[in-house]
Amino acid sequence: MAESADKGTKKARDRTGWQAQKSAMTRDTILDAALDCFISIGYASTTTAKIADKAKVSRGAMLHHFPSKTELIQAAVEYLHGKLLYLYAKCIDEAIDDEEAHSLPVDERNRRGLQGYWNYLSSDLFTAYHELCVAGRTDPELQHILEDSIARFDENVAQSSKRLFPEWAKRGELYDLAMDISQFLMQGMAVSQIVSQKDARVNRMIDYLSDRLEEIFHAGDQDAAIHRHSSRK
Amino acid sequence: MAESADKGTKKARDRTGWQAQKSAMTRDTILDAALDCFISIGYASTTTAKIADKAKVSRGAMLHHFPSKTELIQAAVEYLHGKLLYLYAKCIDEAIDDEEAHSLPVDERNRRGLQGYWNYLSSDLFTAYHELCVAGRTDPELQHILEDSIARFDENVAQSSKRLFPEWAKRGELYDLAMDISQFLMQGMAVSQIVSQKDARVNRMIDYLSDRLEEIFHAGDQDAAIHRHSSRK
DNA sequence: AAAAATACAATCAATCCTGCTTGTTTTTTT
DNA sequence: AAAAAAACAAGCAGGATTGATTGTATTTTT
Repeated sequence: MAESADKGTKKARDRTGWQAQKSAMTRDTILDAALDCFISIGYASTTTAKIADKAKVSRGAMLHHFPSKTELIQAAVEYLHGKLLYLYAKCIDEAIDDEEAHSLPVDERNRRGLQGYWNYLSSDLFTAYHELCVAGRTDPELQHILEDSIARFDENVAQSSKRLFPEWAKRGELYDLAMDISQFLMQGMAVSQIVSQKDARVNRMIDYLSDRLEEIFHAGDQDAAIHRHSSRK
Repeated sequence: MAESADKGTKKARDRTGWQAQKSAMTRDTILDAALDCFISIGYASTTTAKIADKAKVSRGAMLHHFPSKTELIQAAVEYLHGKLLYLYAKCIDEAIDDEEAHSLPVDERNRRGLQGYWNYLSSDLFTAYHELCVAGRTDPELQHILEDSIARFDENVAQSSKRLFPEWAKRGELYDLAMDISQFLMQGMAVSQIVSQKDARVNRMIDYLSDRLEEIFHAGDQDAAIHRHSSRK
């Protein structure tokens, strides 16, 4: 308490020198290689040696940056977390935030939002995420690492959804229902795609879901027919 | 062509003796242990040694029945295939095939069918199946083993659905749409459950989906408003 | 410029997994 | 009853993976 912030000369290194930058670079190279491995060979077959190979660094170098496999995985999860957040924002923005952003009818914006969400779910990064979730089911340590990341991601998605679709945010239960059906259905499709491709069905499904969301909110305008879904004994 | 069915004494063994029965018993014990391992520790961590341990047979005995790991996995997939078919039939039957089977209104039968399907998807056996599918994404050999089993299972499910819900079967495109939305949504929920439990949302979702299916087929009775989903540009 | 810290390289020991080989017991055939 | 075949047991070799150790070059501090 009297040493760390005292003078900053003896212990606190620069963190801006060449070495620090070089270090951060190889760090990211290694983490990118780790995600690559999750995608191309799966989490289970990903060994530290293969990551080092793909990153083209020596095992010694990697062990310097990440003293144990656990710490590497931990860092990779955090790294993936950041990339997923970025990709999600990018997919949604590209879908609904172009020149004609606010001039579009709300239903068309919803439909585009769904398409953007689908683009996100179809990405390699989401595949890597799913790979980690499945592995986490039977790996308590990985599960613990993921928990935090998942919670923060979900919260962030919920927030950004409310920001992008302000007209939904005020609907309380209706909003929750719409989010659940969208997420479950879309993720179900995404996982099915992982096993076997069926693009035609996917497009039809997005159309259908789009119409149902429209219906949910328009119906909510006048009556409460939907309420039996949220409070049916 | 002149030796196998010739006399049956020299080569063709009995296949009914004690040994054959005992052999089949330990075979099933081993396969059950394999499925147990997929569920409890995941496909990736399942080694032949662990299977032998769980089955309480020596590694030598196992190698006698299954000369290689590949052949064991192949047999386990086939074994799981049979168990899944049986469980699916059981879940659906228990849900809609009780005393009041045909006296129920069609919508209520649909709802019960969904609940039965959900029970099936929540089972350990389905978890094992999902585990295999995910592993198959990055394991060409496993993928090849699974392909056949998946195709046969899907076909069987489609057939039994048509048998149990004859009033759907005549709807062509509507039937496909209803099947797709049901499968995608329900499987999406099942996979989400694997990661984290959220039972409340699941029940609400089943209610909602049940109503949508009802709507799909009742709407299909009179007009063709639904057709834009199956042939929208 | 000397000292200390950092970045990186290479090798080694311990463990685990798979499949092969050799040996024993039990059942079936002749 | 003797021979053959099947069921089962146990140990071993080769390969892979992880983490530790030891050594080297470069950069930063004093």
